Amino acid sequence: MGRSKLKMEMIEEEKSRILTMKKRKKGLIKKLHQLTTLCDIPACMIFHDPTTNSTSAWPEEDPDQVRSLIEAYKAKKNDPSGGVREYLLSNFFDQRQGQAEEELEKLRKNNVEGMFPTWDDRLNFMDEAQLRELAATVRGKAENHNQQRRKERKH
Amino acid sequence: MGRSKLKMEMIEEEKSRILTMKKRKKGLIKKLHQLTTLCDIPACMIFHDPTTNSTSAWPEEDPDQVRSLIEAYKAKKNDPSGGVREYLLSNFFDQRQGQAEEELEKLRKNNVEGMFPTWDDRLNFMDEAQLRELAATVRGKAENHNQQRRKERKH
DNA sequence: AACTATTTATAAGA
DNA sequence: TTCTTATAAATAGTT
Repeated sequence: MGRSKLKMEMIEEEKSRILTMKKRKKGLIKKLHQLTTLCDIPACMIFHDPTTNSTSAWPEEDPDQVRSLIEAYKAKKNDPSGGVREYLLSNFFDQRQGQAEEELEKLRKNNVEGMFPTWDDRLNFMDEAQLRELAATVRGKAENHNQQRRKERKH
Repeated sequence: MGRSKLKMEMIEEEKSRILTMKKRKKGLIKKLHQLTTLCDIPACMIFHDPTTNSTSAWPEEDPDQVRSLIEAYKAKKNDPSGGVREYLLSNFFDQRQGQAEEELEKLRKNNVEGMFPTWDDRLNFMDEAQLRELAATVRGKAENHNQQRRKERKH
């Protein structure tokens, strides 16, 4: 709609892409509110804004509703095909007897100022090039680790 | 919109309420898809349908994205953002290797409390097997990402 | 941040 | 229920 019809593909020009994002985000939130009001059903929406690197949910004024919808969705979901892969990331740090995960959880809670990002958020929203770079970095570290072990055994 | 204007309150007549729900639900999903496509941002929507007593999420064809958004949203609640975090988020993976190391070193030294984890710390705590698995996971995500882009271009 | 020409969504009717 | 259509609403490009 508007002065001309848009092709349904990513808007290349950054300025108009961000402007469109702001306009449509606003429209979507309005329509979500109308749906919940007119039809009396619980609904929420989550999205990640790359311009601010933040993930927010609607209705903002009712995070409890967001939480219960998330729980209802997770509870009912059973996805046997993708199950293992799906939980790989969230359980990754549990593999070390849960120590790292616990540590991280503790740090998150103690970190009142919230100065550091979380691991999951990074992995979830990096683009392909960034992911490949990270994978390479991690592989490099694995190799290093291995070499050091070999050296240690000689001593 | 439509033949007449509706009051913004619950539609009393059950038949039209449910009909309206179906129409608007469809419209909302379409608009959500447009937002994610046009603006290249991850977004999802969850809602509970009282007529079927079921809770569903969109995009239905990509439960992984729904999960990502849920986790990012939850992580954010535990970890409200501050200025330094924003800086790290936007710059961390863009740094060249040496620069990144320097940045981290600086941050470590400036971190008086010495209680904040860094990405490198996290990597250092893992053993080789874990590192390799992480690298594989990340590569998988990169491939997924790539495939999704290809699919999106077809629409 | 407003405007407005158009496109798009949809309420009621068939 | 599905299709149609008059009308309300959203919004793309512009100022």
